[in-house]
Amino acid sequence: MNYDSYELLENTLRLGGYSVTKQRRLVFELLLKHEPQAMHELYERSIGRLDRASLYRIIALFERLGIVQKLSMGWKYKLELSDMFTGHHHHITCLKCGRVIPIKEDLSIERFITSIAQKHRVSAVKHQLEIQGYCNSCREHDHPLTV
Amino acid sequence: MNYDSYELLENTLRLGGYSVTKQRRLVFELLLKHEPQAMHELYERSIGRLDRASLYRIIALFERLGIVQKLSMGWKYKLELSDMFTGHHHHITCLKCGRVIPIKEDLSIERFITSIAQKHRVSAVKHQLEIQGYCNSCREHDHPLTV
DNA sequence: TATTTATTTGCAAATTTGTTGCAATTTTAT
DNA sequence: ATAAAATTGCAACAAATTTGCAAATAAATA
Repeated sequence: MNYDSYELLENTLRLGGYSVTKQRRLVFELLLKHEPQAMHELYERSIGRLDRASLYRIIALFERLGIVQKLSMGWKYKLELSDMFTGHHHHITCLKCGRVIPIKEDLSIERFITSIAQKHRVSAVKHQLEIQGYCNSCREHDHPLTV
Repeated sequence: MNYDSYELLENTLRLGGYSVTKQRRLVFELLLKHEPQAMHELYERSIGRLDRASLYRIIALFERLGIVQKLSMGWKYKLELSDMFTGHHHHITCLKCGRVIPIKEDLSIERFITSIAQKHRVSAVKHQLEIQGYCNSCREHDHPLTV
């Protein structure tokens, strides 16, 4: 489906000195298809084709190589392809249905990050803004918008 | 040490219909003393004075009552007293030493959140910005500032 | 392409993290 | 001080994550 992504995956693996295996391709495919998902979702989707231990090892490797990033959702986390594949973005999570809405408009955030990092004499490597609330359709049911 | 905080704790518990026990006071004290810490750190600090199951129950209660908030640090989480005690703030985490620096200057962030929420027709309940990088002293050693 | 070498996988067992039921203890209300 | 209600500790359980190692697969070489 997405030639460029697969090429990027394979090059990244090879450059790091790792092999391209069918299990690694599978995990990548699942991430490409379903975007932010929990470890157990990823595991369920791969059942029969991949062992749990290997899944954890592959995710750890992908993380080290910057192929995957862990997205904190409250105190749990989900996995998604890194900015390398998707472009940098932030997220809004619906507290009711769990839907994750990606947000791209981060111009002012970037400025904010830069100035904060400077002020605290920190070299910022990455940042992530997480907003939690109720999405349009969930709000209509139980949480009539009062603001 | 901090009379007001303890009073606030006790009132919050009582108002919710819960008792003030020495275990709950202990957990609160530890949170007051060491700020953002992982569950296992909290547990280790309380060993001999508190059972693991009770610790989890107390944290769950504190969370329900808004006394404590879970702070996602990458894909793990740490616990800290809620905004009710500390005021709303964000964090910078050092990728080397793990130090957590609280940041308070969130004027532009708040504006950003509001406009984003409006655009996506989401009612935002809470938000958290997490910056990861290298703090001043860690950077000086291994990561000379190039920017 | 066949073979050798190096890497990766699956499996089983271990560890770590979080949860639950219930009797004993502590707190609160009387 | 006592009774009633809430909370704790304990032990067992369940879920999430990690590890060692032999078997299988991918990469390198001939």
